Amino acid sequence: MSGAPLTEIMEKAFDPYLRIDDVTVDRSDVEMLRAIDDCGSLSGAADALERSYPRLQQRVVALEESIGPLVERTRGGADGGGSSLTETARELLVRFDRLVAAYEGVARVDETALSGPVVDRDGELATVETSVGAVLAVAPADAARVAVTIRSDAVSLHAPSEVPRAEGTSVRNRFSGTISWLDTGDAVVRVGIELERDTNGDGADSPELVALVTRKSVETLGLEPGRSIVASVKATAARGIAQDELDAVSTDAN
Amino acid sequence: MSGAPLTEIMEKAFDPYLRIDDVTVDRSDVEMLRAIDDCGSLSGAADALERSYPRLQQRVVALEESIGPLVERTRGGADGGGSSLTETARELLVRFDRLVAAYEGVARVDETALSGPVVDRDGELATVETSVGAVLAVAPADAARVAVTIRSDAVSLHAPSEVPRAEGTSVRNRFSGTISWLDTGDAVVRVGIELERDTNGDGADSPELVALVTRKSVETLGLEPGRSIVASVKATAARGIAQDELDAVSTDAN
DNA sequence: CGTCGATATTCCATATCGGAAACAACGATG
DNA sequence: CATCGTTGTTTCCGATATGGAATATCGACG
Repeated sequence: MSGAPLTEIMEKAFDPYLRIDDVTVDRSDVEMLRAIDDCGSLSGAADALERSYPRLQQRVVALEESIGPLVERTRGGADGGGSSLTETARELLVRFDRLVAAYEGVARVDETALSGPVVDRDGELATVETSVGAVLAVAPADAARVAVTIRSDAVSLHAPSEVPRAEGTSVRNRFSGTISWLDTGDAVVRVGIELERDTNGDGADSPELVALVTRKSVETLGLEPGRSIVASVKATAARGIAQDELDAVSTDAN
Repeated sequence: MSGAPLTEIMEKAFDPYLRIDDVTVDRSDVEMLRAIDDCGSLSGAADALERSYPRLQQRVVALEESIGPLVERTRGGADGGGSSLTETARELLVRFDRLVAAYEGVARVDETALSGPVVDRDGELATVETSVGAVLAVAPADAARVAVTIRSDAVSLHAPSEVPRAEGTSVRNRFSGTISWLDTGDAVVRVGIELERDTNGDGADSPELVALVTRKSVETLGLEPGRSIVASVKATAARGIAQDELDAVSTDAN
């Protein structure tokens, strides 16, 4: 089953927005404020964005009703006037950028999924028995079986001889494996790691983990296919989702 | 100037969706498929969601045109027929859940922002001079000055005596500091860390870093206010956003 | 005091969304 | 074998939101 290559054609995306007292500030609002800042006027912004002036102006008013002054408007003068952003508007832009940057990271990064039953639980922290051993992850309280998602930028690699002692770090998950492939970018390298299977747990998952590391790390650690490596993941960066009846899905590259 | 308590009333949010060959599968689509699964029929789902049948059915058709068969339909019979989800639809639901879980993680986690000029660059990897020393982060290529955001779930803590050698791990950023506060949840603990200031860099930032760790780690490492600690962050988990002219914003709890 | 460029406002065309109603399919039932 | 009940399918119409053309208003500058 699942003969359709859904993974291939599917594209993760998102619409971030900030909700402030009734209004939602989304991408187009931010784009609009930026254009106003650049052009120095509402009408100029409308031209630049090829939007109608009335709508744009109304949108500014609507935003200001909930948020407060965003655009300082001036009328008259040799140049007819103009507008500039208030400090509040600038802060809004910064906030939005940070939000996007954070989400963007999620969308651009590979994820590995390991699934299995919850064998122990302490509040929102669950111990999950997977094909590669026990994994500690944040998971919803009502899940008996979860799929644990691990972002590749949360995976750290260590030389087998240099693995920090468990007592000395806050990193709770540790996996031994062998590097199976490298995908080298300009400064960042994706590393495919074939994990050692554990005796317990289901065998359903492809035991592959993807790590995102710097090229510098690749050189320092001497990473290359066939090499043994230890991967570690913070429990708080491993997120489980309830999966009581749905079947497992394995590694997902995007 | 910036007198408005924007942070207080602002709420991060997002609309995740999957783009598949022209159509976008969003929350309501997923909700619809779930309802069809639960009710065993399109009409039942329409009732349950209090949506009109025609729209719901048309939406199913529209999705299927781009994605492929999602709903197996049967007409006639004692019970008049019914519908069930295909394997493709089930996979879609799992995919969406994972996407939401990943984004959800971003929204729920604290972020620390450190800003400063880019002093070195290798592709998308930049070295940023901050008030607490040089930070290696992923940053847009055209930024001369960036704000680096660090998610609290990407921060690992180590006892000062157990810090792994730089040659042995892929973790490139390291900060020494003192624990200033602990916020203990049921299983997860937020740790506030006052970082040691560096001689270089701007002094604009509040040099505080927030880490999210398990309670177990708190016990094992003996974390408590006043204690010296070493925090480490993978370069690939530190994301910079361009900030050439906008002013810095410091720590942001949500 | 007229001018000019920008801000505010009014009003209308259009696309989109949502729902009511009629229609078709199909197996069980008598 | 006609009837019935439930569900899937289609058609059509009204409400709502969206976008834009035209117009009125403002105010420092020369």
